[in-house]
Amino acid sequence: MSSEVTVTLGGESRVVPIGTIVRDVLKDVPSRDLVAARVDGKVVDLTRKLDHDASVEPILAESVEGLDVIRHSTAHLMAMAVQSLYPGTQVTIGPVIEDGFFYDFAPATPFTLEDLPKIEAKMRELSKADHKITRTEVPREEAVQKFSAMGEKYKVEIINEAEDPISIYSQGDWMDLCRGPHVPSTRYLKAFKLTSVAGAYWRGDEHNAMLSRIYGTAFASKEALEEHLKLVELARQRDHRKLGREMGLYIFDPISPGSPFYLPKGVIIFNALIDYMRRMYRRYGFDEVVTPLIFKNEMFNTSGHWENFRENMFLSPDPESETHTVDTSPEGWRSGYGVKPMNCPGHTYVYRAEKRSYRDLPLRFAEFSRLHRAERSGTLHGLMRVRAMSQDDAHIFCREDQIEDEVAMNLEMVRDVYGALGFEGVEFKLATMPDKHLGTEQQWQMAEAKLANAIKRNEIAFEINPKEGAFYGPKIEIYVSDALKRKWQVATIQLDYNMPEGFDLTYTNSSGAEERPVMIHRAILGSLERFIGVLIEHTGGVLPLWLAPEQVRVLSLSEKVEDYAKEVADILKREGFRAHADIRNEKLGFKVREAELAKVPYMIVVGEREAADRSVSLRLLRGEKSNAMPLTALLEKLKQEPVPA
RNA sequence: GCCGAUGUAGCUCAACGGUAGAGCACCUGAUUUGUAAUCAGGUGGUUGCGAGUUCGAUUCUCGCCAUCGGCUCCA
Repeated sequence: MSSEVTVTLGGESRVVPIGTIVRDVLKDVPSRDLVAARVDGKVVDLTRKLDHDASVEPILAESVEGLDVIRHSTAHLMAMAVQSLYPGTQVTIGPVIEDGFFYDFAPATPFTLEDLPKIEAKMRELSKADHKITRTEVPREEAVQKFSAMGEKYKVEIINEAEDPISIYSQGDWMDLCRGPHVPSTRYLKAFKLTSVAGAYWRGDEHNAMLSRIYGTAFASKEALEEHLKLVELARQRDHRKLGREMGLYIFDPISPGSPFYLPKGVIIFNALIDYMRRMYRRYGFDEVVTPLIFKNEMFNTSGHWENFRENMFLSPDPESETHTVDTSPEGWRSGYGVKPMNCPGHTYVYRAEKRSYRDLPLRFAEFSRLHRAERSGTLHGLMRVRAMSQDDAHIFCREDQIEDEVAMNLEMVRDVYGALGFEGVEFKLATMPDKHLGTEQQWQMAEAKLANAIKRNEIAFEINPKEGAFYGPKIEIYVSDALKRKWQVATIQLDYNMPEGFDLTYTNSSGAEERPVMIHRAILGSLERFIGVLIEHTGGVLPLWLAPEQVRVLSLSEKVEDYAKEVADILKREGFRAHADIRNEKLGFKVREAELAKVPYMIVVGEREAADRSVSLRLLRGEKSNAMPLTALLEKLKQEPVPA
């Protein structure tokens, strides 16, 4: 064995003694920027010894990988601080997440917000102490012994399942089981902030113990941290719950938790989206239907909802029953009614309304009815997770050989709609066979392949979401993010072989035999509630003209032009625009301010000059533009504003 | 549902064991206004609901409801 290794760095090779540590071959990089290194493509500690020929690249603090290392090390620093402040607290896991990190602890009593400043102060102290961070690899038994002796039963559980080698990172008198890598010493960690506390189940399973989680974030510099905190604050300003109230779109009231009350202005957005989807439906060949809201539970038993979804359903006794009670037992479907949480089972009755031929297919039934789901109270979140919602829901009944085309067509719709509404960063996932599933593995593979092909036909990038399909079939999930970067699923396209079976749906094929259609569940906007929430946050409430609740506000300068202001508003209304005249006895600046806050896209100022020659002075939202024009020119301009589909 | 926090006027927030206060909004009056707040006066609260401790509770304790941040679940 040679006593030297060849190191390739920045395209140049050189020979160093075997066992040289990575940091020494990166001597030219300023130490405060250097947090880790990439050796043969793998991120490792700077103290890693080189034992074979390798390519080496520095990882700087500001890089994506560098930031991850810093955050991971900061999570460790926090754990060290916590265990020094609260002896007896067990550690579990502390990963890096988008924009920060968290660490889950098992403390004697859960942490509260008040603990955070104390922990932060301790972290700063430990950071200043400049504890060197060192990695050691130990045999599994030794690791188990060590952590057992410390009473760290969660760590022992992890060690027993971890892959070799088992590595331990130490800083000062504290250590943690960890894969690494980490920064060389705690003094590298100086720009951090603990942000929140939360309960979290061990391994994410609600049957397990509830741990106490602390969230935090860390950056390469204090400036970057400040910048991030500022952005978070700005995002808060765009929260749809805040904007919805300010703009008078919708409210919530404890009298019906999780169910929005749309105010007149909110309904305009709601209906504009539905109108838009109806135009799309005409183009793409969907037929709208309206089915009942309440069904005998018998139907939900057939569809599988009674077994799989009744905990999330609002149930009602049969009003004519003597007991007036709801039987929620597995056999309870034999009596009573349920409020539909989904449209699908109802649509099977529309399908069955006639004898169907292979020539009829595909049949595409769309419905905007309100759906109710008894979501657990802790999950409710503004418009993003509600108990009452409308979806741009549709169920496509088609032949096996039509699946791919149908899915591809719906994906095209997804792209049309999200493109028209200016959404970027839409993510696609293919959710595959879950452990608990109906049908054979072969059927699933075929179904998944059909979905994947349809996605590829649209040249859309997608990820696999393993085992997250519905029990009856795989699905394509489409996600967008809210202002605070939380991802929400909006659109979905799901294959279903189960429900046609359950409701015994058939069509007559070309040779006169009965065959089973396939059902595709799909929604493009998803729930209108969630979509509106996301839309408000994406736009900050500044909606395109066709969606703006109030499109034009005519601001009069004084009483003398009151009549002209009203006349202008009336003309605009007759032309089909949502226009109002603000003839209140207020100064122009005041009216402009209010129109700006209400996010009215067109502000029209009329004074005596305008009234004299029947012109208007236009101001666009955020003071973008301001100029005078004849009234007819304004109408022309308004009519040229884009309307999708 | 679980963990933590919060709940005061329509909204945003103050007070804190001793009979609740501001700004905005709303109403009235004055002002007749040129592109993000004209001035003055006034109305408005069983301090989320229900118990308990106390001479006295908005304040302390408990239960419930709702909301916020997460977990779980999901459009």
